[in-house]
Amino acid sequence: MVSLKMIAEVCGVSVATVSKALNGHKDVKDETREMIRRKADELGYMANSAARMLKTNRSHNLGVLFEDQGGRGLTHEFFATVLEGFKVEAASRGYDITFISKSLLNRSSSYLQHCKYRGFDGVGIICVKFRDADVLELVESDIPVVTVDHEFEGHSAVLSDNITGIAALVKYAYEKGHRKIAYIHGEETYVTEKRLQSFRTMCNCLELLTPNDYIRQGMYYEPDVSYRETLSLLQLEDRPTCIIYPDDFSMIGGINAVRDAGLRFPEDISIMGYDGIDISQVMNPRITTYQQNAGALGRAAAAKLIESIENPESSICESINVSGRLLEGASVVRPCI
Amino acid sequence: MVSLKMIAEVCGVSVATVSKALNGHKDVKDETREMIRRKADELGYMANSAARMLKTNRSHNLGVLFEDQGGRGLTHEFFATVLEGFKVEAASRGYDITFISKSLLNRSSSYLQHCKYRGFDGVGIICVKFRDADVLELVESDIPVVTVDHEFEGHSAVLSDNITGIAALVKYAYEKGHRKIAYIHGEETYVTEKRLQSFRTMCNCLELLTPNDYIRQGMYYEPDVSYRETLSLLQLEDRPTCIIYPDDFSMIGGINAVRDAGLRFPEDISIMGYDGIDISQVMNPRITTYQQNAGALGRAAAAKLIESIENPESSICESINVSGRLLEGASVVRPCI
DNA sequence: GCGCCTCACTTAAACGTTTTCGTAATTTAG
DNA sequence: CTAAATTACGAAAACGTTTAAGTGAGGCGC
Repeated sequence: MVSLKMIAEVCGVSVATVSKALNGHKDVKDETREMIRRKADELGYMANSAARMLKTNRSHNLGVLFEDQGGRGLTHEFFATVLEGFKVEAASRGYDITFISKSLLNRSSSYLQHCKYRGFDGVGIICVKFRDADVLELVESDIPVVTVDHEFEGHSAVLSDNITGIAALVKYAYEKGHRKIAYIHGEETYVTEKRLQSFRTMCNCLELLTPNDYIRQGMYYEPDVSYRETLSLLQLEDRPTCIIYPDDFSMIGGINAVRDAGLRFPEDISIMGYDGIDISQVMNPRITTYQQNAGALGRAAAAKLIESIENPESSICESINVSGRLLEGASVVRPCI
Repeated sequence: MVSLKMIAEVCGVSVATVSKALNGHKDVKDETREMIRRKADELGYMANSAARMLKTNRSHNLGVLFEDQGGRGLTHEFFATVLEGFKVEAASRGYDITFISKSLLNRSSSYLQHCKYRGFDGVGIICVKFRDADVLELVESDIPVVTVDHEFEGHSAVLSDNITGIAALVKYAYEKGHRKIAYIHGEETYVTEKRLQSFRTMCNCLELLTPNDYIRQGMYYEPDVSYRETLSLLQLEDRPTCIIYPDDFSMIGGINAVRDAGLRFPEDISIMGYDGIDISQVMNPRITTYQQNAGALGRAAAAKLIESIENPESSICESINVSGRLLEGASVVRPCI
């Protein structure tokens, strides 16, 4: 391993001068700097991040909290896309990213311990159980943190426009003539709360009746649950003409349920998803859904995090909204009655 | 930041003793060790990986080469699943994982430079252009490397059973009565080569005619290309009765082409995918495909890599085969003629 | 000629560990 | 009872950086 010391010996200068030359400090003569840089290249020198980190207390490495939710983890297209955006933006700004886990050197540890050990400059919280005590401990520490699709008091967040999204879907169905719209929502989370609130508001606003039966607890990315809830909805005396699902993937279960119930889709019942993942746009008929700008969410999160790391005092704490757009497919048709 | 030094002062012992106590060395009296550990916990001590790394030349951190292929990156379900397996296995063995990129501290660098800078103990090469000069440079360095679905001379690899996979698909179609089977394959890669070779071998073996027209160059994960090639295949005078696609996702384009050509699927033409990703099993009709065990590939890669790191001399260089299985759907039916 | 800058470089300490070697005290062997 | 071995600890160097402080040489104004 070639170090500053070796370069110094070869060049006949001190280690300090080599360090300054390579870091572009001003108090090194131009020709000396060039000579040192040339030699460093020749020797194949590469700095040692550990030594630098030890000295400067900066790692240029971001931790990412991304935990396997219900066995899906990285396979979840929406979150994977967010992470991809985060990764790309971080790389373009000179930061690496490392996953944070609860295991450290074969023993279990808290997220915070993991972060302290690795010396992350900041943490992006993308996909995790936000109520987990270990997450709270991390958030309450003095490590810069940015969350995606969740707000913590005193920390910046990047949020998808859940309110606008659901409102757009309801409005779209309404304009297509639907007056009986059901909503199968996901588990109780920050996101679900916003969407549900928006659903109710929009229904009130449009003077739609929303019997309790029309609002069902489903699960994100679980087609089977959507299947069951859909069958149940279809058996109601006054059944809905349109159903909104937690997301595009779990929606598939709904479509299967409709067909298994002997109904035609979309002629007999209209359907809408959420997310706008690839599958929704290659299905036949194409699905009407609200596409979240997942990549932008990730990029914005990384950008905000890095900004707050590099300008600790001037950087303001804020919630950034990233808007998506309605993708119009052919899954919603004018109801018969 | 609480360091060994502080603990030493509080406990009235030397730094060396504290280090040894916390690392479980034998030359520390039991009661001293307990006392030191207790104090360390009380003070909220957490080791500093940078210092440890500097001293020991071990990071307990693995680099992962996972580059955005054609704009998909992490969104590619197969690779995402491999990565998830890699991540889980690494974590369970006490290793973190960090993405390797070509940008380092805002300047561009080679993969190898990145690895040297971060001091990775080893590298998993999962999704990348294997012919890239920077990849070769990394592989030829003295950093332990394990590849997924590609073999490099002198390095361990974890391989999906591409030969068995394609053979199983061809055989399945044959047994269903198909004698004219076309194969739209992906770009020229190690994997494609194996599959093509297996396709030809199997066809010969079964005495199937495979005119050049039946073997088409397509692209992985590109439904549009599959669409075009499928239309072209359907216009042949003696058209195939069954088509195998590069993967389940690009296959969707094929299905659309069949329908747009006025044919019925699967009645008029049978179709098979590859990978066994989620979408293939929720579609109607379900797709007959060969499911790769992506999670196992990732886990095996991490396990092998860590083994070769921890036992540099006893660990043997090998190619590990991970087998998948045929998923029988309803996309292949007995041909009319 | 004197004081004062500036320039270009060096010295040396420090970051938090690990580990080798040394040593004093205690135990064991003969 | 002496010598050797063992036990439990400490001193110090080292890993590769960064950076504050110091130094000597040369140039400048007056």
